[in-house]
Amino acid sequence: MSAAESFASARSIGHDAWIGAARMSFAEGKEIYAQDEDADLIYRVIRGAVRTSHLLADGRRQIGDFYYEGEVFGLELSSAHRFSAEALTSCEIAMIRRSSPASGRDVQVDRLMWAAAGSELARAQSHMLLLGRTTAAEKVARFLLDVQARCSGDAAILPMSRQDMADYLGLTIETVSRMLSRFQSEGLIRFAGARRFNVVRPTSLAASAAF
Amino acid sequence: MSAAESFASARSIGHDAWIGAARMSFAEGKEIYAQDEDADLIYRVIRGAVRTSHLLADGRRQIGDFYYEGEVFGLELSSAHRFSAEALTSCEIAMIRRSSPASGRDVQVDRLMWAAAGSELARAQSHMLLLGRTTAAEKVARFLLDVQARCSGDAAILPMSRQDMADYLGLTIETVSRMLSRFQSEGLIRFAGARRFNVVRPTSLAASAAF
DNA sequence: CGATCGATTGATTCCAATCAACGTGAGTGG
DNA sequence: CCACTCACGTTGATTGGAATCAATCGATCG
Repeated sequence: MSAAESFASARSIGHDAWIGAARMSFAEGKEIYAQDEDADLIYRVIRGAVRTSHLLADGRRQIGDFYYEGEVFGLELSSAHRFSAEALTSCEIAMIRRSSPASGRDVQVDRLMWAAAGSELARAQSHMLLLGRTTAAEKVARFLLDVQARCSGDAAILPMSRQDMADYLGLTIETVSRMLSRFQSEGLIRFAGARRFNVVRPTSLAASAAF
Repeated sequence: MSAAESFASARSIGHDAWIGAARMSFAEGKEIYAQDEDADLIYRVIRGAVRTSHLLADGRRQIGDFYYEGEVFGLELSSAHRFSAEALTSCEIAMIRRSSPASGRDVQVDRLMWAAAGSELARAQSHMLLLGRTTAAEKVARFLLDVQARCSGDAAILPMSRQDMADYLGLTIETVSRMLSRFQSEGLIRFAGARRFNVVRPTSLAASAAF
């Protein structure tokens, strides 16, 4: 199963469980849940975008993932969150209480949790492959393709800062910026402002991603 | 939940489900299941050690994880395996068929699968943090501490080759070797052969791991 | 005893981090 | 409206650490 398929299933399976779920709005930058906080809710992005991140003792930060409209996050299958979640943009979040695993009480929620768990695992595995053994150019190219694949409009939007991208990819902001400039100068992509871009030559960009 | 706790729960929860499960032996280097193969079994290491790996189109390889006695692997919550599994040493593996998710049919197996899923997710997230934002020294130090924590005897054993370690950490064999030599020359560890070591100064080694 | 594979060590290169400066755009207040 | 600020982003110069290229060592096996 590709990451994209996994996201799709997380969107569709157990959809009914979200009907009538509690909703909350978060302003840009606000924390949705904290690292080490109890994890007894699961969340779904109704509108906006979310990042999960893990802060190390020395101040370094690893971004877990980015979540867009319709995607489910916050399921970590352990008692406490290893990552915190913050609103990248102003956003609206639905949340439901997770039933105890495999209790069989609420089949709807159980199915949702399995789909979410599968999605999370697929994401983490893809992310591992990305972080593990690639050059900066490959990382950035793959990231751009991923973002573009999940954007519906004619232009892809980057709801996150360069620092977020860097922390996601295990690079510095300078390197991310250089790669973006390089791809643009090579005519692979075109930016309209810092957070809005089009992929001009998808095949060449995919070749840079080299998977 | 730490990675260690997660491993522990994977060992204990749903233990009964493994009683009477089918068993197979694999010689060193043999494949247990292949990348892209259907994933309808889950596995448990009875004796020996296993690695999971993902081969990229250009021949690069990412090691998913290493599994020791009592640990469960092969659960990926998708229809096909994204990683293959190989026997690191001669080993004995128990395997059971996974019930369809949250079917409620076999509570024992369901519970086991939840525990395994949680364990896998925790592993993947830890691995992400390791790969993402650390120096070669930090990676190797942390790896040694992880291995030692899971070894019962007085000396820790490395069932995998330097190449396996390198592919796990996203480094080259030369760099791994250099770090090991450095730690030994600094008196943090002592090797007895290439695959057997003791941690002499755990605190200093943990300081090198810097988490 | 070679032969062979895995591991170590050394020399050099190269890519990304770091250090530093500059640009840009949104918001603020005079 | 414009000057100012401030955060974010880009670009440039230099450094440093890991990869690469290359040679040697060591252990296991026929």
